[in-house]
Amino acid sequence: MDQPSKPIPTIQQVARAAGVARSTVSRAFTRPDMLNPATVARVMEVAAALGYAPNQVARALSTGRYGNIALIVPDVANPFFPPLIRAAEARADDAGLCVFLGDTDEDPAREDRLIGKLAAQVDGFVLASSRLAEDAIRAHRGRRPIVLVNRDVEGLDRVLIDSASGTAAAVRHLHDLGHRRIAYIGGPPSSWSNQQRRSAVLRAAEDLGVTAVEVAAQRPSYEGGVAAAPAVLSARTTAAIAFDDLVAQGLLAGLAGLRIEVPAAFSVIGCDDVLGARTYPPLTTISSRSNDAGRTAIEILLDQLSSGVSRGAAHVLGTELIIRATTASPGPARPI
Amino acid sequence: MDQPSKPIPTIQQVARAAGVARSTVSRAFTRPDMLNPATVARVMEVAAALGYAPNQVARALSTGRYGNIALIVPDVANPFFPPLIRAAEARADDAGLCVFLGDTDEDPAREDRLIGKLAAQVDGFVLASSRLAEDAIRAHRGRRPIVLVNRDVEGLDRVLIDSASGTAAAVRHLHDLGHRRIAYIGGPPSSWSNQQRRSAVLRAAEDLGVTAVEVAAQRPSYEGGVAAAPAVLSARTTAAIAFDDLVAQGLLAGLAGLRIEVPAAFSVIGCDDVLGARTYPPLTTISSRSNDAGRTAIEILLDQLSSGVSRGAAHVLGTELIIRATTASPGPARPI
DNA sequence: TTGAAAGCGCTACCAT
DNA sequence: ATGGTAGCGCTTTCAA
Repeated sequence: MDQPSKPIPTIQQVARAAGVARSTVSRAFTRPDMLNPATVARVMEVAAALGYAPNQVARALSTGRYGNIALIVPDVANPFFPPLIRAAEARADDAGLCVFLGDTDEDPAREDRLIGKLAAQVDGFVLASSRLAEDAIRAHRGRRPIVLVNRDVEGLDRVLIDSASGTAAAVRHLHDLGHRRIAYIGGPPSSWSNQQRRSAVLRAAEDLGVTAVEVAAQRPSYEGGVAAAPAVLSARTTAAIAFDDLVAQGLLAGLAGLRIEVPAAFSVIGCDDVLGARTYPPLTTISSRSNDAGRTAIEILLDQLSSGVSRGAAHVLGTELIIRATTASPGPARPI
Repeated sequence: MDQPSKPIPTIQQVARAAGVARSTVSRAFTRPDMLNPATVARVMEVAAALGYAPNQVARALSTGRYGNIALIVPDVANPFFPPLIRAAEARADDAGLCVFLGDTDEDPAREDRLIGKLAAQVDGFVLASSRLAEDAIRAHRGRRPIVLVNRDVEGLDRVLIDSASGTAAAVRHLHDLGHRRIAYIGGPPSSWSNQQRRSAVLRAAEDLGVTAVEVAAQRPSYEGGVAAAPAVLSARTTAAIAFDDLVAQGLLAGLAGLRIEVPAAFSVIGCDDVLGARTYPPLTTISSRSNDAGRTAIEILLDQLSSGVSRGAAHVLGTELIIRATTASPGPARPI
């Protein structure tokens, strides 16, 4: 089985065969309105006969417009990103753009290298949850249009998921159910999202007169959630809001392992809605619609690309509480 | 906020800054062995300082090689794919290649269009679980090297995940635990994977003298799994092997809803290992290491690219049983 | 070991 | 309305 190998015709051959200049062939493809219709027709005919199609690479080199964009994420396998990637890809595709995907493996150096490598063949970047230092981001911004997702850098275009609104609703939901002592299981202290969620829980709790205690998950992972179960219980809380769905899922498992029934004996709320209704019981969670974030980021980038101007604005997306089956009124007090 | 203006450094600037010719810079990146090590070092240093990376587009125009490949999947959000994508991306990146990602949304027409659009700027394709008709695949194969994943087209390079081995091990595991009547919860009848798994279960069961009954999941999804729970019980089986982890997870939930304890009263085995240990109880499953498939596909493509020849061979990847906590000896018989 | 220069295929500016 | 031509950034002979 050998490799494919039919020779590809160039603009030159079409020009020769049609008896015109290369520039005329070029125009027939890019600005037909500038040409005599008869000429266009003849050129196109010859081109078709020869099986000619403009070489995108040569065109890109000449125009500096690539028809490509790059989407960079820290970890494709983190369930937060696939919906975002999918939506971004779909939107970009609609606009006729091809998308490069970069996985930085959570490593800033790798992210930096990736961006540098891609910079010469894309019209712009979407950086999701970038781990880069702010000045590194700004430096790249000096070369190519960039839209950030979940990263708040002043003066850059960015789409931010405002978990505060959904989080407040979650606390209210718990309060309405009768909970008066709840836990927040935190994520990475340096994470923008975590800071947001944490302070939103604290504030809402205070407003409603419920006590909020903070429990740190060793790591923002399933395992971290499992490990948080005893702490949450010994803090005598009756409900917990977790940094994200993975932590919540772990907490569910940890609780089950301790023979605590959810939601009868304890209520759990996740964040991000990446699990759908696939936990048991189906997880009540704060949806952050990462797909919307992906689509929106592309739209902002498209706008930036066509207008040639960056608004440098924060585009914030609301969140909402999705009530499923891990929340209920607190059961009778139980011994520690 | 205006558009970026700082230019991307070219080979020329690096040459000037390093006090050498452009060709020397070029060689420092492509054939460092041809140069004085000291020169290479200096050039690389300057390049790094300037943030220079070779322009793939210009390089492509000159060499005819793009330094890009495309990875096409039916649905980024299907948990089977992210690990595959991640591994493929990592391997390609190691080889210095950039990767385009295409999501076909399970639509053959879209897949076809995507491939056509990308063909002009990639050296080759990896098509994962392609939904294209065989002749469409062959047609594209005529233009660009292609490696298939989970699609068995004679004469093309392909990596196939052989679930048969792991499935047989699963049946044996169940048999050893004392199960004598098990269920297979099927997936899409037209799916190559499902056919494989189904027949493997049936064959292994027959060999071991266990009765296997087939239960169709309405859909190969979490919901399908939930819905299969009553059927599995009324068939008086004591264990089930599900088409994939999602179905298994659904079954777990369905069983829990019916107050059947897993694994005490019923054993469940999934397939693909996309959930890790994140179910409760942690799911025993047949690992299909989709990440290996992704990495392997890239390696085959790289080989094809460098040798200029396609072996047209099937590369089959074994699977193995990962025993976690959803399997145990059957409990006492229970009334329906 | 390094430099100079000719393209790769196309676009866009300047002429005509 | 059309032709001529100078690059776009890089690789790759050919010389030195």
